[in-house]
Amino acid sequence: MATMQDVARRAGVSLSTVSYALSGTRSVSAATRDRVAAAMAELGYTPNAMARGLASRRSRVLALVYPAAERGLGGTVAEFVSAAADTARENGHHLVLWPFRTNQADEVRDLVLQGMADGVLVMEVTLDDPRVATLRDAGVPFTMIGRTRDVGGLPSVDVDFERTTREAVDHLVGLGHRRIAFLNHSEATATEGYAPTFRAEEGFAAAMRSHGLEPLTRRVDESPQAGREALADVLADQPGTTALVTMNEIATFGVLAELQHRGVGVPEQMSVLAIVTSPGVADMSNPPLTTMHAPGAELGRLAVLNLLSQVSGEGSPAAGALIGCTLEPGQSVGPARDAAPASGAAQSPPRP
Amino acid sequence: MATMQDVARRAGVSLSTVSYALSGTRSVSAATRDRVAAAMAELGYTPNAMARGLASRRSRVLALVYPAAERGLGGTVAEFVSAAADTARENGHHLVLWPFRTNQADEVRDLVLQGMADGVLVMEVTLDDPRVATLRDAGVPFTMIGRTRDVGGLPSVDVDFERTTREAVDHLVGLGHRRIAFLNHSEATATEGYAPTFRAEEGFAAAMRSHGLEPLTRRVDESPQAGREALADVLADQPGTTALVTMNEIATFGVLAELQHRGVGVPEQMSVLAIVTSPGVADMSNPPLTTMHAPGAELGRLAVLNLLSQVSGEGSPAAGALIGCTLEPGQSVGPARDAAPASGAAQSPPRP
DNA sequence: CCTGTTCGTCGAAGCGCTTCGACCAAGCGC
DNA sequence: GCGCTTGGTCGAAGCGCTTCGACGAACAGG
Repeated sequence: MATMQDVARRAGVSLSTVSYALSGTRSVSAATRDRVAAAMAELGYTPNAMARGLASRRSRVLALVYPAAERGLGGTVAEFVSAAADTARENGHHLVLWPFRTNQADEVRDLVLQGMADGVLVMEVTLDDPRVATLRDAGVPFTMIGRTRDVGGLPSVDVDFERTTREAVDHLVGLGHRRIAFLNHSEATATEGYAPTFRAEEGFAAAMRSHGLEPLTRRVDESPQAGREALADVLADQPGTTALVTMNEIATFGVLAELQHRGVGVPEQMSVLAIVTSPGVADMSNPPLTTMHAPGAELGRLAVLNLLSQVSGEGSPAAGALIGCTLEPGQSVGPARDAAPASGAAQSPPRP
Repeated sequence: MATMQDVARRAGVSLSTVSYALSGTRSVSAATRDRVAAAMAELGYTPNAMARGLASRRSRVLALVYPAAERGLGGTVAEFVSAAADTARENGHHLVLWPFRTNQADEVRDLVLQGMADGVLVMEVTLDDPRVATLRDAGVPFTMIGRTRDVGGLPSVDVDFERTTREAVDHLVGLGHRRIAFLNHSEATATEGYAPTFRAEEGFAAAMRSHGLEPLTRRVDESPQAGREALADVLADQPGTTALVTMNEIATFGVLAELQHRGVGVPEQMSVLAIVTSPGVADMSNPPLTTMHAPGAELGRLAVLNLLSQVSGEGSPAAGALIGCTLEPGQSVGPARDAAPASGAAQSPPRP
């Protein structure tokens, strides 16, 4: 393996000049730069990351801590990871995933203190995430994906659940729907303090009340079967329901199957709006779902930029960012079945 | 940040003694070892990974290359990752995920050459995977998860599709089924050279023929809707079908929904055996699926051990390992509906 | 023509660790 | 009591890079 010293000899310059030519830290004449580049190419030089890291005290690695073993890695996370990796690369860094469980915060901290990464992105943050305290106390640079109960100025990026649920409700109310049910994540996610479950539930309730409507929410297990049962349950409780907001992809499949089974037309008799969805979900059902797509890519980009600004020690940390979901029209949402047909089909305003 | 030199001073020994006490490379008296340990604790010493890596020319990092952006990270992969991470840790290494796309082989190679990892696990290997050639030519230690078309002695671990499909067919035939259809992964996976699609298809066909039966296979898109259509298609083609082998989890949900929709009892009138499944899938349907669970954890363990044996330069590389899936009884498989009830319900042999 | 800058380059001092050879004091057999 | 091994320790030489101070040359202004 060729070293920088070899390159220097071959190019007839000093070691440090090669270093400057490579990093651009100091100006180097064009002629010298070319000779160095040629020498590097001829020798097949590859810089040594460890040596660079040791000398500069920066690994140029950002770690994404993700409990892959506990949750899988769904489409939204994939988008996030992809965008984060690209953004890191554009800024001269590498994004790596550390598959640690939520209770392995100490190991994450130690790895950063050992210099294996310059900072971490913490995914799937729960309301009372123990990892956050550990990292904060150790002085490890980090950015949360999601938010603890009390964000307290800590750097974070997250889906704007309040806004997303409000827009979902507004959209449906705008189509004349009055009885709208929300099918949330499972009770189990709530038990473990999974924040989106709570934020979306509160957001939905607030949005409904702001229209003078009564929110109906069900927490549903992540399975098609549970979705079917949840639908049955909702219809038993509130037969007049004309629209569903769902934040549970797998259960949504079950809901659609059960609706079809019961001969309830979508969207003629029941609108289904899936929020915070992964890409590609819309087309996995018939009719294609109307969705509000989670901003995975944008969150990934922002999270990395936020972390980099901390790591480089420059600029303001930009404490927190909230991104809403974007509505993507499908064919599962339509006007309420009892909406006045005269007042314009798809855009009928809510009736007072 | 305390250095090893600080520890040495505090313990009243030399730098090298601290190093030996830490690594165990040379023997150190118990008394000295205790003093060193005490000094490290008092100073809150954390070794510097970069310095260690530079001096030893080993990063103690194993990279798992996974195209997270293209595929998600399902349950099987999660099991794999979890076991691989644990095995790596048990052997003094760290497992990290590199979210590179399949066409980024050069970057993977470069990172290893730069010393960011000692070796790589390549997941989702396709029949003609370009990454394999790149890594082989660069002399980078790697182990494939999956197999290229021609393994050629390269280190790999994989699901034994031939054995799994044979056992699946044997099991069903043993229950009296004669007309068995196989619902495979999608045509799209085949187009991109996804090896399991081919190996399972061939294995199923061979197993059927060995019983003198005609294989019926359908490639099905990964969606519930596609599953429903595939079932309809199979029943139209071969109305006497009494059992399905599926290797497509999402489609399987659709199949079950459609069976229920048509009033076809599972398993009374149709057995469904899902193979190469993720954990937890069985319980996501009603009745719980009978499955053959993919050996994710075992593959993860073996893959890491294989890679470590290459990296440490010791022991034989143990070229390849194939692991079958284990049958996990559920309630979706039963005797064929036209099997002679007299000859013993569940264990009736195939009729000639 | 002299001083003050700026540009490009160099040498050397680390970064924090591993590892090799050497050394010393015991402990051993004979 | 001799040389020999052995266990425990030390000093020093790197590992391959970044970065700082210094220095000569080219060039500007006065």
